[in-house]
Amino acid sequence: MSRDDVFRAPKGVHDVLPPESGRWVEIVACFAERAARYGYGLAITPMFEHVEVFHRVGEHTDVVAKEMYELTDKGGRRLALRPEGTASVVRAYVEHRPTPPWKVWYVAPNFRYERAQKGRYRQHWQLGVEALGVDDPDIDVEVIALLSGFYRDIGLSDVRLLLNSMGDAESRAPFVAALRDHFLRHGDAFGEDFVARVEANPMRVLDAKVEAWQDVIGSAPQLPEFLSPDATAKFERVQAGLSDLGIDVELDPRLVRGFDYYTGTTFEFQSAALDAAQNAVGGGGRYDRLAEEFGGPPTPGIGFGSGIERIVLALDALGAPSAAAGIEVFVVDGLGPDGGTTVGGLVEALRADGFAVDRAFGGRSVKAQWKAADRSGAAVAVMVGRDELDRDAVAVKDLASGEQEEVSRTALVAWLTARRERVSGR
RNA sequence: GUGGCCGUAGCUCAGUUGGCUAGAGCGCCGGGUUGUGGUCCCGGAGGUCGGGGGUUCGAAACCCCUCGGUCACCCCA
Repeated sequence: MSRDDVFRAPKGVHDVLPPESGRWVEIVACFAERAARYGYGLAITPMFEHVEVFHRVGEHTDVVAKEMYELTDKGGRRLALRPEGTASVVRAYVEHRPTPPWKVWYVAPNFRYERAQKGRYRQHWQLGVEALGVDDPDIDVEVIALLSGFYRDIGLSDVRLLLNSMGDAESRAPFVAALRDHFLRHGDAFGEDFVARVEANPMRVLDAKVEAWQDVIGSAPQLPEFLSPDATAKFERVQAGLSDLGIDVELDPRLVRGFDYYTGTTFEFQSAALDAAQNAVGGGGRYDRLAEEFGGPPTPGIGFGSGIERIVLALDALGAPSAAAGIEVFVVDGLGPDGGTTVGGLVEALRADGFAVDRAFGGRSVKAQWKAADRSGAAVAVMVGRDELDRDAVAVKDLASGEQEEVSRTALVAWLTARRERVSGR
């Protein structure tokens, strides 16, 4: 199997191939359709940017500080593979200055150099949206509703939504100060790792899993107590909007998420079908200062990213059926080498008429072709044989029931169409 | 980056305290059916036992290194 002289994918990355990729097609198509219905256009941004773009997203986050794939190109430019989706989109916004509101969606790979395990890879794909230029809680609700409905549509039934507000700049500064003070006062026995995290960003400690820290974390100041009247009002408006839409929410004052740029609303969807260590299937929040930090005009923004690999894992764990698009018709060549292009012509004609059609290649025996027809998953086999050809007809066989009949060549499309409608009508 | 577990045909695995040409099921290919699959029968292909080094008369098995997977931590989708 894995011999040394065979090329293999690098550590931590993987191929997505049929039939599994059928689920990916379904997921992306569902998301694209939904995003369009909400008025979001597709944004395709480069897979790499100047490293500074990502550094601005958060010097102190692990994703940027130690997990980035950095490279220098032949022109001496310092570049980095995109570790997350928002930075590139915001960079595109400040570069092109579209008229706000600017609502875009994307499907794109992210790259992070980290130890791989199930549900966590060095390249992973995210679906996401970003909405820039709107400072209105109603768009927070819209963005969350878009994602929530997407999970519902693709059958991810067991997700729960965690919601928090990181507050605006005015309310965040005193909170961070109070938090740092609290942790340094009560956690001095926890060692340098603890202290380093507190000093880099005390909020990073809030969602830590270290058992010994939990008491001190539990008694820490809570962000909602520090929210300004304006931030509180917006947060309440978001909750009311979600409630009106029937979207259940769990408030989680410790939800801080991985990036430093968040302000105001933050949220995360977790799936009970996934192991606790990687149970987040999607998350995001508001980032009202980011465009400005990128050199653009002050522009509020909100968005989310959702990991396709984790969506797939969760759907698999739930046993959700995958609607992998298969073949409808398999054409068996009963003419052999004397048949010329007859069979190829029929296959192309059926495809032109909108049927999903496959055939065997390489002059295989008729028996082998029937076997291939069976394995293809096609509902119907069409055989082009010498006897039928003399009558300008073909043999059609229902592969499930085994019933076979002869149909004239001119009536074949009508026969297949009628059968398809009969089946889908049930 | 730290630690635990794992690595035998395409897949799932067996291989008794180190000892014959390394096996099974499924899958694949061919035949039984000079033009009919899914059942059945017969046959075949496919493995330097992840790779390298060491111990030994002898290693799939024991030791070291390495690559990969997996799980936990860190962190995150």
